[in-house]
Amino acid sequence: MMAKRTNNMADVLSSVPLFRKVERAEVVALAEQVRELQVERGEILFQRGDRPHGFYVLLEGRITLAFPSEQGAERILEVIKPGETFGEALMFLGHPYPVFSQASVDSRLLDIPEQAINNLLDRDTQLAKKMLAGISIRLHELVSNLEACSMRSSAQRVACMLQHAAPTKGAQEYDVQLPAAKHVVASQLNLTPETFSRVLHVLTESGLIEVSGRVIKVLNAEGLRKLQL
Amino acid sequence: MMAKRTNNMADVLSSVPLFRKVERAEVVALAEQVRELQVERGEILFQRGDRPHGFYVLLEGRITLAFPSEQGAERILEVIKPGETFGEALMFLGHPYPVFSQASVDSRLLDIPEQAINNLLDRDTQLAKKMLAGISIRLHELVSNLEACSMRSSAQRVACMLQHAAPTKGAQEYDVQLPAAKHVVASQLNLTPETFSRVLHVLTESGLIEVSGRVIKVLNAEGLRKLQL
DNA sequence: CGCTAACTTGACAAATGTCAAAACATGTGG
DNA sequence: CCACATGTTTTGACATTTGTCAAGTTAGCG
Repeated sequence: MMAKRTNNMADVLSSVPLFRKVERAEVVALAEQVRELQVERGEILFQRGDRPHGFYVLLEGRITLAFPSEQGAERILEVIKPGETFGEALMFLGHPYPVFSQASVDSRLLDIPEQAINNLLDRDTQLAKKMLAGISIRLHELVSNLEACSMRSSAQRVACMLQHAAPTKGAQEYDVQLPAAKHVVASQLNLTPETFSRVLHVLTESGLIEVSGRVIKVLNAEGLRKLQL
Repeated sequence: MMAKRTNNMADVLSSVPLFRKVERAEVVALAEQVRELQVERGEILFQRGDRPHGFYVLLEGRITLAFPSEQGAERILEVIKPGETFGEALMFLGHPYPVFSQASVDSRLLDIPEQAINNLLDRDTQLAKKMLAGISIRLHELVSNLEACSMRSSAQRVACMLQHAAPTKGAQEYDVQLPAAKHVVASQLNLTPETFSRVLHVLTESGLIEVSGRVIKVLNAEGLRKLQL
Protein backbone atom coordinates (compact mmCIF):
# COMPACT_ATOMS: atom_id res chain seq x y z
CA MET A 1 0.00 0.00 0.00
CA MET A 2 2.75 2.36 0.98
CA ALA A 3 4.73 1.39 -2.09
CA LYS A 4 1.68 2.27 -4.13
CA ARG A 5 1.52 5.76 -2.69
CA THR A 6 5.25 6.19 -3.26
CA ASN A 7 4.94 5.07 -6.83
CA ASN A 8 2.09 7.45 -7.49
CA MET A 9 4.00 10.24 -5.94
CA ALA A 10 7.07 9.38 -7.98
CA ASP A 11 4.99 9.62 -11.13
CA VAL A 12 3.64 12.96 -10.07
CA LEU A 13 7.14 14.22 -9.34
CA SER A 14 8.42 13.04 -12.69
CA SER A 15 5.69 15.02 -14.40
CA VAL A 16 7.04 18.25 -12.90
CA PRO A 17 9.45 19.94 -15.32
CA LEU A 18 12.11 20.38 -12.65
CA PHE A 19 12.31 16.65 -11.93
CA ARG A 20 11.62 15.31 -15.41
CA LYS A 21 15.14 14.13 -16.10
CA VAL A 22 15.95 12.85 -12.64
CA GLU A 23 16.60 9.10 -12.46
CA ARG A 24 13.74 6.89 -11.39
CA ALA A 25 15.53 5.59 -8.31
CA GLU A 26 16.18 9.11 -7.10
CA VAL A 27 12.63 10.18 -7.75
CA VAL A 28 11.34 7.23 -5.78
CA ALA A 29 13.60 8.12 -2.88
CA LEU A 30 12.41 11.72 -3.07
CA ALA A 31 8.80 10.59 -3.21
CA GLU A 32 9.17 9.13 0.27
CA GLN A 33 9.97 12.52 1.67
CA VAL A 34 7.54 14.87 0.00
CA ARG A 35 4.15 15.74 1.35
CA GLU A 36 1.13 16.60 -0.72
CA LEU A 37 -0.91 19.56 0.45
CA GLN A 38 -4.38 20.73 -0.38
CA VAL A 39 -5.33 24.32 0.24
CA GLU A 40 -8.67 25.93 -0.30
CA ARG A 41 -9.38 29.16 -2.07
CA GLY A 42 -8.34 32.01 0.19
CA GLU A 43 -6.20 29.88 2.47
CA ILE A 44 -2.76 31.17 3.42
CA LEU A 45 0.09 28.76 2.78
CA PHE A 46 2.73 30.76 4.58
CA GLN A 47 2.89 34.20 6.10
CA ARG A 48 5.50 36.86 5.63
CA GLY A 49 8.06 36.20 8.35
CA ASP A 50 7.62 32.41 8.46
CA ARG A 51 10.79 30.36 8.15
CA PRO A 52 11.02 28.11 5.12
CA HIS A 53 11.59 24.37 5.61
CA GLY A 54 11.69 23.53 1.94
CA PHE A 55 10.07 24.68 -1.24
CA TYR A 56 6.83 24.09 -3.09
CA VAL A 57 5.70 22.72 -6.41
CA LEU A 58 2.24 23.72 -7.53
CA LEU A 59 0.35 20.82 -9.11
CA GLU A 60 -3.03 22.36 -9.57
CA GLY A 61 -4.67 25.70 -8.87
CA ARG A 62 -3.15 29.11 -8.46
CA ILE A 63 -1.04 30.65 -5.72
CA THR A 64 -0.31 34.34 -5.34
CA LEU A 65 2.77 35.72 -3.64
CA ALA A 66 2.22 39.21 -2.26
CA PHE A 67 3.52 41.82 0.10
CA PRO A 68 1.14 42.41 2.97
CA SER A 69 0.16 45.87 4.12
CA GLU A 70 -1.72 47.12 7.18
CA GLN A 71 -4.78 48.40 5.34
CA GLY A 72 -5.10 45.28 3.22
CA ALA A 73 -3.63 47.07 0.22
CA GLU A 74 -1.43 44.13 -0.66
CA ARG A 75 0.86 44.23 -3.64
CA ILE A 76 0.81 41.03 -5.68
CA LEU A 77 4.31 40.14 -6.73
CA GLU A 78 3.68 36.99 -8.66
CA VAL A 79 1.03 34.43 -9.54
CA ILE A 80 2.30 30.84 -9.54
CA LYS A 81 0.81 28.44 -12.08
CA PRO A 82 0.80 24.61 -12.11
CA GLY A 83 4.18 23.05 -12.80
CA GLU A 84 6.03 25.99 -11.29
CA THR A 85 8.03 25.94 -8.09
CA PHE A 86 8.41 28.65 -5.49
CA GLY A 87 10.24 29.35 -2.29
CA GLU A 88 13.55 27.75 -3.39
CA ALA A 89 15.60 30.89 -3.01
CA LEU A 90 14.47 31.58 0.53
CA MET A 91 15.02 27.95 1.43
CA PHE A 92 18.66 28.15 0.30
CA LEU A 93 19.13 31.31 2.29
CA GLY A 94 17.19 30.23 5.34
CA HIS A 95 15.69 33.72 5.57
CA PRO A 96 12.09 34.32 6.56
CA TYR A 97 9.68 34.82 3.67
CA PRO A 98 9.34 38.46 2.62
CA VAL A 99 5.94 37.73 1.06
CA PHE A 100 2.93 35.71 2.04
CA SER A 101 1.34 33.11 -0.21
CA GLN A 102 -2.34 32.57 -0.68
CA ALA A 103 -4.38 30.21 -2.83
CA SER A 104 -6.60 32.19 -5.16
CA VAL A 105 -8.47 28.99 -6.04
CA ASP A 106 -8.48 25.51 -4.47
CA SER A 107 -4.99 24.15 -5.06
CA ARG A 108 -2.87 21.08 -4.70
CA LEU A 109 0.85 21.23 -4.12
CA LEU A 110 3.94 19.38 -3.03
CA ASP A 111 6.13 20.34 -0.14
CA ILE A 112 9.75 19.32 -0.79
CA PRO A 113 11.83 19.35 2.38
CA GLU A 114 15.19 21.09 2.26
CA GLN A 115 17.06 17.94 3.30
CA ALA A 116 15.64 15.95 0.42
CA ILE A 117 16.58 18.46 -2.25
CA ASN A 118 19.98 19.05 -0.75
CA ASN A 119 20.81 15.36 -0.92
CA LEU A 120 19.57 15.13 -4.44
CA LEU A 121 21.62 18.12 -5.53
CA ASP A 122 24.74 16.24 -4.48
CA ARG A 123 23.90 13.43 -6.82
CA ASP A 124 22.31 15.08 -9.82
CA THR A 125 24.21 17.95 -11.36
CA GLN A 126 21.59 18.34 -14.07
CA LEU A 127 19.05 19.08 -11.39
CA ALA A 128 21.34 21.70 -9.90
CA LYS A 129 21.61 23.37 -13.27
CA LYS A 130 17.87 23.29 -13.72
CA MET A 131 17.37 24.92 -10.37
CA LEU A 132 19.98 27.50 -11.26
CA ALA A 133 18.08 28.19 -14.46
CA GLY A 134 14.77 28.34 -12.61
CA ILE A 135 15.99 30.84 -10.06
CA SER A 136 17.67 32.82 -12.81
CA ILE A 137 14.35 33.19 -14.58
CA ARG A 138 12.78 34.46 -11.39
CA LEU A 139 15.59 36.89 -10.93
CA HIS A 140 15.23 38.16 -14.45
CA GLU A 141 11.51 38.66 -13.99
CA LEU A 142 12.15 40.62 -10.84
CA VAL A 143 14.63 42.83 -12.62
CA SER A 144 12.06 43.53 -15.33
CA ASN A 145 9.48 44.24 -12.69
CA LEU A 146 11.79 46.63 -10.93
CA GLU A 147 12.65 48.35 -14.17
CA ALA A 148 8.97 48.78 -14.92
CA CYS A 149 8.38 50.23 -11.46
CA SER A 150 11.22 52.67 -11.52
CA MET A 151 11.58 53.68 -15.14
CA ARG A 152 8.10 53.66 -16.50
CA SER A 153 4.86 55.57 -16.09
CA SER A 154 1.58 53.83 -15.45
CA ALA A 155 0.57 53.94 -19.11
CA GLN A 156 3.94 52.51 -20.14
CA ARG A 157 3.60 49.66 -17.68
CA VAL A 158 0.19 48.78 -19.03
CA ALA A 159 1.40 49.03 -22.62
CA CYS A 160 4.34 46.83 -21.74
CA MET A 161 2.07 44.22 -20.21
CA LEU A 162 -0.15 44.22 -23.30
CA GLN A 163 2.86 43.73 -25.53
CA HIS A 164 4.09 40.77 -23.50
CA ALA A 165 0.67 39.24 -23.93
CA ALA A 166 0.95 39.33 -27.72
CA PRO A 167 0.41 35.88 -29.24
CA THR A 168 3.20 36.36 -31.79
CA LYS A 169 5.96 38.90 -31.64
CA GLY A 170 5.23 41.66 -34.09
CA ALA A 171 1.49 41.04 -34.39
CA GLN A 172 -0.33 44.33 -34.89
CA GLU A 173 -3.80 43.28 -33.78
CA TYR A 174 -4.76 40.70 -31.20
CA ASP A 175 -6.94 39.96 -28.21
CA VAL A 176 -5.62 39.77 -24.69
CA GLN A 177 -7.58 37.87 -22.09
CA LEU A 178 -6.66 39.22 -18.67
CA PRO A 179 -5.54 36.31 -16.49
CA ALA A 180 -7.39 37.61 -13.42
CA ALA A 181 -9.65 40.30 -12.09
CA LYS A 182 -8.58 43.81 -13.03
CA HIS A 183 -7.59 44.73 -9.49
CA VAL A 184 -5.23 41.76 -9.43
CA VAL A 185 -3.62 42.75 -12.71
CA ALA A 186 -3.41 46.33 -11.46
CA SER A 187 -1.63 45.19 -8.33
CA GLN A 188 0.92 43.22 -10.35
CA LEU A 189 1.62 46.38 -12.33
CA ASN A 190 1.92 48.30 -9.07
CA LEU A 191 -1.11 50.43 -9.84
CA THR A 192 -4.33 51.10 -8.01
CA PRO A 193 -7.44 49.71 -9.71
CA GLU A 194 -8.56 53.29 -10.34
CA THR A 195 -5.38 54.26 -12.13
CA PHE A 196 -5.48 51.07 -14.16
CA SER A 197 -9.01 51.81 -15.23
CA ARG A 198 -8.09 55.34 -16.22
CA VAL A 199 -5.10 54.18 -18.22
CA LEU A 200 -7.26 51.73 -20.15
CA HIS A 201 -9.64 54.58 -20.78
CA VAL A 202 -6.92 56.80 -22.18
CA LEU A 203 -5.53 54.04 -24.38
CA THR A 204 -9.03 53.45 -25.69
CA GLU A 205 -9.49 57.17 -26.43
CA SER A 206 -6.25 57.13 -28.40
CA GLY A 207 -7.63 54.28 -30.48
CA LEU A 208 -4.87 51.89 -29.42
CA ILE A 209 -7.12 49.35 -27.72
CA GLU A 210 -10.73 48.38 -27.13
CA VAL A 211 -11.86 47.01 -23.79
CA SER A 212 -14.79 44.74 -23.14
CA GLY A 213 -14.73 43.16 -19.71
CA ARG A 214 -11.59 41.11 -19.27
CA VAL A 215 -10.80 41.02 -22.94
CA ILE A 216 -8.66 43.76 -24.38
CA LYS A 217 -8.40 44.07 -28.12
CA VAL A 218 -5.11 45.58 -29.14
CA LEU A 219 -5.67 47.58 -32.33
CA ASN A 220 -2.24 49.06 -32.83
CA ALA A 221 0.71 47.29 -31.26
CA GLU A 222 3.11 49.71 -32.93
CA GLY A 223 1.38 52.59 -31.19
CA LEU A 224 1.78 50.84 -27.85
CA ARG A 225 5.45 50.33 -28.55
CA LYS A 226 5.91 54.03 -29.29
CA LEU A 227 4.60 54.87 -25.85
CA GLN A 228 7.56 53.08 -24.37
CA LEU A 229 10.09 55.50 -25.75
CA MET B 1 56.16 31.10 -18.11
CA MET B 2 52.67 30.17 -19.04
CA ALA B 3 52.45 27.89 -16.04
CA LYS B 4 53.42 30.83 -13.90
CA ARG B 5 50.54 32.90 -15.16
CA THR B 6 48.17 29.98 -14.66
CA ASN B 7 49.36 29.48 -11.13
CA ASN B 8 48.93 33.11 -10.29
CA MET B 9 45.50 33.09 -11.76
CA ALA B 10 44.63 29.95 -9.82
CA ASP B 11 45.65 31.69 -6.62
CA VAL B 12 43.52 34.68 -7.49
CA LEU B 13 40.55 32.44 -8.23
CA SER B 14 40.94 30.57 -4.98
CA SER B 15 40.78 33.84 -3.12
CA VAL B 16 37.30 34.53 -4.49
CA PRO B 17 34.66 33.30 -2.04
CA LEU B 18 32.77 31.43 -4.75
CA PHE B 19 35.78 29.27 -5.65
CA ARG B 20 37.38 28.99 -2.24
CA LYS B 21 36.48 25.34 -1.67
CA VAL B 22 37.02 24.15 -5.21
CA GLU B 23 39.82 21.58 -5.59
CA ARG B 24 43.20 22.83 -6.70
CA ALA B 25 43.24 20.78 -9.89
CA GLU B 26 39.91 22.20 -10.94
CA VAL B 27 40.94 25.72 -10.14
CA VAL B 28 44.06 25.31 -12.23
CA ALA B 29 42.00 24.04 -15.14
CA LEU B 30 39.64 26.96 -14.75
CA ALA B 31 42.54 29.38 -14.57
CA GLU B 32 43.48 28.45 -18.13
CA GLN B 33 40.15 29.66 -19.38
CA VAL B 34 39.54 32.89 -17.54
CA ARG B 35 40.60 36.27 -18.77
CA GLU B 36 41.56 39.19 -16.60
CA LEU B 37 40.15 42.55 -17.58
CA GLN B 38 41.08 46.07 -16.62
CA VAL B 39 38.55 48.83 -17.02
CA GLU B 40 39.03 52.48 -16.33
CA ARG B 41 36.76 54.75 -14.39
CA GLY B 42 33.72 55.50 -16.51
CA GLU B 43 34.29 52.66 -18.95
CA ILE B 44 31.32 50.52 -19.93
CA LEU B 45 31.81 46.77 -19.46
CA PHE B 46 28.64 45.73 -21.23
CA GLN B 47 25.63 47.53 -22.58
CA ARG B 48 22.01 46.75 -22.05
CA GLY B 49 21.08 44.38 -24.86
CA ASP B 50 24.51 42.70 -25.14
CA ARG B 51 24.52 38.93 -25.02
CA PRO B 52 26.39 37.36 -22.11
CA HIS B 53 29.21 34.90 -22.79
CA GLY B 54 29.97 34.18 -19.19
CA PHE B 55 29.97 35.99 -15.90
CA TYR B 56 32.26 38.32 -13.99
CA VAL B 57 34.12 38.37 -10.72
CA LEU B 58 35.18 41.76 -9.47
CA LEU B 59 38.68 41.71 -8.00
CA GLU B 60 39.24 45.37 -7.37
CA GLY B 61 37.30 48.56 -7.86
CA ARG B 62 33.60 49.17 -8.14
CA ILE B 63 31.08 48.32 -10.86
CA THR B 64 27.58 49.74 -11.07
CA LEU B 65 24.70 47.97 -12.77
CA ALA B 66 22.04 50.39 -13.95
CA PHE B 67 19.06 50.82 -16.23
CA PRO B 68 19.79 53.28 -18.99
CA SER B 69 17.39 56.05 -19.95
CA GLU B 70 17.28 58.44 -22.89
CA GLN B 71 17.90 61.60 -20.90
CA GLY B 72 20.75 60.10 -18.93
CA ALA B 73 18.55 59.68 -15.88
CA GLU B 74 19.85 56.20 -15.21
CA ARG B 75 18.60 54.18 -12.27
CA ILE B 76 21.37 52.38 -10.41
CA LEU B 77 20.26 48.92 -9.50
CA GLU B 78 23.29 47.67 -7.71
CA VAL B 79 26.90 48.46 -6.91
CA ILE B 80 29.24 45.46 -7.11
CA LYS B 81 32.12 45.30 -4.67
CA PRO B 82 35.35 43.25 -4.82
CA GLY B 83 34.85 39.52 -4.29
CA GLU B 84 31.34 39.61 -5.70
CA THR B 85 30.19 38.06 -8.94
CA PHE B 86 27.63 39.33 -11.41
CA GLY B 87 25.96 38.32 -14.64
CA GLU B 88 25.54 34.63 -13.70
CA ALA B 89 21.78 34.63 -13.97
CA LEU B 90 21.73 36.12 -17.44
CA MET B 91 24.45 33.72 -18.52
CA PHE B 92 22.34 30.74 -17.48
CA LEU B 93 19.37 32.14 -19.32
CA GLY B 94 21.24 33.34 -22.37
CA HIS B 95 19.12 36.49 -22.38
CA PRO B 96 20.53 39.88 -23.26
CA TYR B 97 21.50 42.04 -20.30
CA PRO B 98 18.66 44.24 -19.05
CA VAL B 99 21.15 46.62 -17.44
CA PHE B 100 24.47 48.11 -18.45
CA SER B 101 27.56 47.93 -16.30
CA GLN B 102 30.03 50.71 -15.77
CA ALA B 103 33.18 51.05 -13.69
CA SER B 104 32.80 53.88 -11.21
CA VAL B 105 36.53 53.68 -10.45
CA ASP B 106 39.39 51.89 -12.18
CA SER B 107 38.68 48.20 -11.75
CA ARG B 108 40.11 44.77 -12.31
CA LEU B 109 37.92 41.76 -12.98
CA LEU B 110 37.79 38.20 -14.22
CA ASP B 111 35.70 37.03 -17.11
CA ILE B 112 34.63 33.41 -16.60
CA PRO B 113 33.38 31.82 -19.81
CA GLU B 114 30.10 29.92 -19.69
CA GLN B 115 31.71 26.70 -20.92
CA ALA B 116 34.21 26.69 -18.11
CA ILE B 117 31.69 27.12 -15.36
CA ASN B 118 29.32 24.64 -16.91
CA ASN B 119 31.97 21.96 -16.93
CA LEU B 120 32.93 22.72 -13.41
CA LEU B 121 29.33 22.55 -12.22
CA ASP B 122 29.19 18.97 -13.44
CA ARG B 123 32.07 18.04 -11.21
CA ASP B 124 31.65 20.12 -8.09
CA THR B 125 28.26 19.99 -6.46
CA GLN B 126 29.41 22.27 -3.67
CA LEU B 127 30.09 24.93 -6.25
CA ALA B 128 26.62 24.48 -7.66
CA LYS B 129 25.14 24.99 -4.23
CA LYS B 130 27.23 28.07 -3.70
CA MET B 131 26.05 29.53 -6.95
CA LEU B 132 22.50 28.70 -6.00
CA ALA B 133 23.02 30.51 -2.73
CA GLY B 134 24.64 33.46 -4.48
CA ILE B 135 21.82 33.90 -6.95
CA SER B 136 19.31 33.43 -4.14
CA ILE B 137 20.85 36.33 -2.27
CA ARG B 138 20.55 38.50 -5.35
CA LEU B 139 16.97 37.47 -5.76
CA HIS B 140 16.22 38.28 -2.18
CA GLU B 141 17.79 41.70 -2.52
CA LEU B 142 15.71 42.39 -5.58
CA VAL B 143 12.55 41.41 -3.76
CA SER B 144 13.45 43.80 -0.96
CA ASN B 145 14.19 46.49 -3.48
CA LEU B 146 10.87 45.93 -5.17
CA GLU B 147 9.06 45.97 -1.88
CA ALA B 148 10.73 49.25 -1.00
CA CYS B 149 9.72 50.72 -4.35
CA SER B 150 6.15 49.65 -4.24
CA MET B 151 5.22 49.72 -0.58
CA ARG B 152 7.21 52.54 0.90
CA SER B 153 7.38 56.31 0.71
CA SER B 154 10.59 58.17 0.03
CA ALA B 155 11.18 58.85 3.73
CA GLN B 156 10.58 55.22 4.57
CA ARG B 157 13.07 54.09 1.95
CA VAL B 158 15.71 56.41 3.33
CA ALA B 159 14.97 55.33 6.90
CA CYS B 160 15.19 51.71 5.82
CA MET B 161 18.56 52.29 4.20
CA LEU B 162 19.88 53.99 7.33
CA GLN B 163 18.75 51.08 9.46
CA HIS B 164 20.47 48.56 7.23
CA ALA B 165 23.63 50.57 7.64
CA ALA B 166 23.54 50.18 11.43
CA PRO B 167 26.78 48.69 12.77
CA THR B 168 24.95 46.47 15.26
CA LYS B 169 21.31 45.52 15.18
CA GLY B 170 19.47 47.52 17.81
CA ALA B 171 22.02 50.31 18.18
CA GLN B 172 20.29 53.59 18.92
CA GLU B 173 23.03 55.98 17.84
CA TYR B 174 25.63 55.50 15.11
CA ASP B 175 27.31 57.11 12.14
CA VAL B 176 26.65 56.10 8.58
CA GLN B 177 29.21 56.86 5.92
CA LEU B 178 27.44 57.01 2.57
CA PRO B 179 29.21 54.64 0.19
CA ALA B 180 29.02 57.05 -2.74
CA ALA B 181 27.93 60.49 -3.87
CA LYS B 182 24.45 61.43 -2.75
CA HIS B 183 22.99 61.28 -6.23
CA VAL B 184 24.20 57.69 -6.52
CA VAL B 185 22.63 56.70 -3.23
CA ALA B 186 19.46 58.51 -4.27
CA SER B 187 19.33 56.55 -7.50
CA GLN B 188 19.67 53.25 -5.66
CA LEU B 189 16.70 54.27 -3.53
CA ASN B 190 14.80 55.22 -6.67
CA LEU B 191 14.72 58.88 -5.70
CA THR B 192 15.85 62.05 -7.40
CA PRO B 193 18.76 63.79 -5.71
CA GLU B 194 16.40 66.65 -4.83
CA THR B 195 13.90 64.42 -3.09
CA PHE B 196 16.69 62.65 -1.25
CA SER B 197 18.06 65.95 -0.05
CA ARG B 198 14.64 67.07 1.12
CA VAL B 199 14.04 63.82 2.97
CA LEU B 200 17.34 64.19 4.81
CA HIS B 201 16.28 67.71 5.67
CA VAL B 202 12.96 66.54 7.12
CA LEU B 203 14.60 63.77 9.13
CA THR B 204 17.05 66.31 10.48
CA GLU B 205 14.21 68.68 11.46
CA SER B 206 12.55 65.84 13.35
CA GLY B 207 15.76 65.33 15.27
CA LEU B 208 16.25 61.79 14.01
CA ILE B 209 19.53 62.38 12.22
CA GLU B 210 22.29 64.90 11.65
CA VAL B 211 23.94 65.31 8.29
CA SER B 212 27.40 66.55 7.55
CA GLY B 213 28.57 65.85 4.05
CA ARG B 214 28.56 62.14 3.39
CA VAL B 215 28.36 61.23 7.04
CA ILE B 216 24.93 60.83 8.59
CA LYS B 217 24.67 60.58 12.34
CA VAL B 218 21.64 58.57 13.37
CA LEU B 219 20.39 59.94 16.69
CA ASN B 220 17.30 57.86 17.19
CA ALA B 221 17.11 54.51 15.44
CA GLU B 222 13.86 53.71 17.18
CA GLY B 223 12.30 56.80 15.67
CA LEU B 224 13.44 55.70 12.21
CA ARG B 225 11.89 52.31 12.79
CA LYS B 226 8.57 53.86 13.72
CA LEU B 227 8.45 55.62 10.36
CA GLN B 228 8.34 52.25 8.69
CA LEU B 229 4.97 51.25 10.12
C1' DC C 1 -35.17 40.27 -10.67
C1' DG C 2 -32.29 41.80 -7.04
C1' DC C 3 -27.83 41.34 -4.70
C1' DT C 4 -23.17 41.49 -4.49
C1' DA C 5 -18.92 42.27 -6.23
C1' DA C 6 -16.31 44.35 -9.79
C1' DC C 7 -15.34 48.27 -12.18
C1' DT C 8 -15.56 53.26 -13.47
C1' DT C 9 -15.78 58.15 -12.74
C1' DG C 10 -15.12 62.58 -10.54
C1' DA C 11 -13.22 65.83 -7.29
C1' DC C 12 -9.56 66.36 -4.67
C1' DA C 13 -5.08 65.65 -2.03
C1' DA C 14 -0.56 64.07 -1.54
C1' DA C 15 3.83 62.69 -3.14
C1' DT C 16 7.30 63.20 -6.16
C1' DG C 17 9.60 65.08 -10.17
C1' DT C 18 11.42 69.18 -12.96
C1' DC C 19 13.90 73.21 -13.74
C1' DA C 20 16.61 76.93 -12.41
C1' DA C 21 19.34 79.20 -9.32
C1' DA C 22 22.00 79.60 -5.29
C1' DA C 23 25.13 77.70 -1.88
C1' DC C 24 28.71 74.74 -0.86
C1' DA C 25 32.84 71.86 -1.58
C1' DT C 26 37.00 70.55 -3.62
C1' DG C 27 41.04 70.59 -6.03
C1' DT C 28 44.49 73.28 -8.94
C1' DG C 29 47.70 76.51 -10.31
C1' DG C 30 49.51 80.88 -9.19
C1' DC D 1 47.36 80.62 1.07
C1' DC D 2 44.33 82.58 -2.27
C1' DA D 3 41.25 82.67 -6.11
C1' DC D 4 39.25 80.41 -9.55
C1' DA D 5 37.02 76.62 -11.90
C1' DT D 6 34.45 72.56 -11.49
C1' DG D 7 31.39 69.57 -9.68
C1' DT D 8 28.08 68.49 -5.99
C1' DT D 9 24.28 69.55 -3.00
C1' DT D 10 20.54 72.37 -1.49
C1' DT D 11 16.58 75.26 -2.05
C1' DG D 12 12.50 77.29 -4.09
C1' DA D 13 8.58 77.57 -7.22
C1' DC D 14 6.00 74.91 -9.86
C1' DA D 15 4.06 70.93 -12.75
C1' DT D 16 2.81 66.26 -13.06
C1' DT D 17 1.65 61.89 -11.67
C1' DT D 18 -0.61 58.98 -8.91
C1' DG D 19 -3.34 57.92 -4.97
C1' DT D 20 -7.68 58.51 -2.03
C1' DC D 21 -12.36 58.70 -1.08
C1' DA D 22 -16.95 58.61 -2.31
C1' DA D 23 -20.37 57.89 -5.41
C1' DG D 24 -22.05 55.95 -9.30
C1' DT D 25 -22.49 52.26 -12.83
C1' DT D 26 -22.24 47.80 -14.70
C1' DA D 27 -22.10 42.92 -14.73
C1' DG D 28 -22.54 38.51 -13.20
C1' DC D 29 -25.07 35.09 -10.66
C1' DG D 30 -28.32 32.90 -7.58
